[in-house]
Amino acid sequence: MRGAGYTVDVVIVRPHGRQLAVLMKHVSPSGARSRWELPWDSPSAGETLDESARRIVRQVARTHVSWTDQVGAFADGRKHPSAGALSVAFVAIAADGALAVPEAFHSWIPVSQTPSLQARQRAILEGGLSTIRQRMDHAPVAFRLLSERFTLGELQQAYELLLGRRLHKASFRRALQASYLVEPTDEWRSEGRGRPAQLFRYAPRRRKSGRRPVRFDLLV
Amino acid sequence: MRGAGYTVDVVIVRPHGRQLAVLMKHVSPSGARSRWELPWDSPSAGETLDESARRIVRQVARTHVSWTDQVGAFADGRKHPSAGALSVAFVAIAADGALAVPEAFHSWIPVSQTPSLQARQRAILEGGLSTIRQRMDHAPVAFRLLSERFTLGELQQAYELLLGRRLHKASFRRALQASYLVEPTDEWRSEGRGRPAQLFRYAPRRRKSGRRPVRFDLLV
DNA sequence: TCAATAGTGTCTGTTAGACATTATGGA
DNA sequence: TCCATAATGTCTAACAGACACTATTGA
Repeated sequence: MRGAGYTVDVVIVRPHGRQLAVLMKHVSPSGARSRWELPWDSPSAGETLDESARRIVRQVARTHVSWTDQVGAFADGRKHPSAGALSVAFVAIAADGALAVPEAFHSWIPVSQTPSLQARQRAILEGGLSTIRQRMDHAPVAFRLLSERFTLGELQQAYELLLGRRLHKASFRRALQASYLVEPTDEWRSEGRGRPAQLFRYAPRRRKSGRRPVRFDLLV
Repeated sequence: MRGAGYTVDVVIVRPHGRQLAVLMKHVSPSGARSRWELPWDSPSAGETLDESARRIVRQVARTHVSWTDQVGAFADGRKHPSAGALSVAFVAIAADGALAVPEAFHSWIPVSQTPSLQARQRAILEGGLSTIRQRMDHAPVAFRLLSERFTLGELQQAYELLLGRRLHKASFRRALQASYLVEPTDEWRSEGRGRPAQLFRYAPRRRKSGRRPVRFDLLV
């Protein structure tokens, strides 16, 4: 590794049925057995960290980045594909609308089936998924998994995907209604049997001023 | 700057009456006008990031660190006291019990009166305070501002300090009761007039299994 | 006695979750 | 017609915030 002396690693996720999938690269070093890596690179001169992360996503996923956030810096001595001691990790969501055909040797792998990674990248992957769950209360992360128009069922599925648990339909819609985040369109979509669903659009109209109560959710 | 090629910067806070105070260093470079900095250093060889942060706190605040957490990596081209392009920021809480007499040229400065900083360190300071507020729901941050034994009034003040807003006494105690985080001792403390307050100890006994409902607190 | 602070009991409005019901299309 | 899914109304338990009250000390 040359240049800046550290790497930028990116956990790129996208929906994959009822699961999340992560973009991983299959590398076959000559004379060694093949292994998998998360996309990473050294930052170019003059680039900010965020710009590096977006560049890596564009190069590797061939799709535009709809959201990124920094996970943090990792330098705890654990192994990394680079020789460097420090990696700055990002998480990114690849838009669903775009046809994300990845670069050669790259595949979308469901999170439950990720192969073994070198220790530092394993920690980065866990950290990235955890960062998504932490941020989604305060940033429109779930909407970034969807196309511009979506049904409320799809939105709920996106939230369930990212949170990793089922939600109650009526409660979900009530809270969404109160938040003034979406706006109905006059389009409807029929999928197979059942009543067609109305399409909505992300259109935040009001600030939620409600103060969160103090919580003592310490995991001890 | 030599060695690792980046710095570790630490936002060290401690209670200061009804406010938070941050530890800052007054530097007077020869031939230039004096200015203030947050404590920072290059990491030593073989140190993890967390170890670097703890070492910096020990050296500069002469007290033990009761809690630290990473804020993130900053490399957006903004100015920093070092020549380096990258800083990894941490936030740390200095224990209240210890008599934290800082190193020469260092002072505890209330957050509302912080002097101007170079742009990257200003961002690091804001980020550190924001990180505290984000983490305190899930980590016993507020307890780290207090001595081992404390009154419920002191605990509530610690929460109000970190959150930056007043809390409702009865609600605070009810939620605390339900969380099984503290344990009464048989000691009482009388301060001036009024009924003496019972002393408590941080002693988490049960996991809060309550799932947080989905929130749509998007700041838009 | 009064002033000041600690600690608690009760009421009320809000809301998450459970459940049931209606609505609307395809097979 | 039956079935599957969308969308919504109602009930209930939990809980946050408001308020008032009791308890216990020093002046």
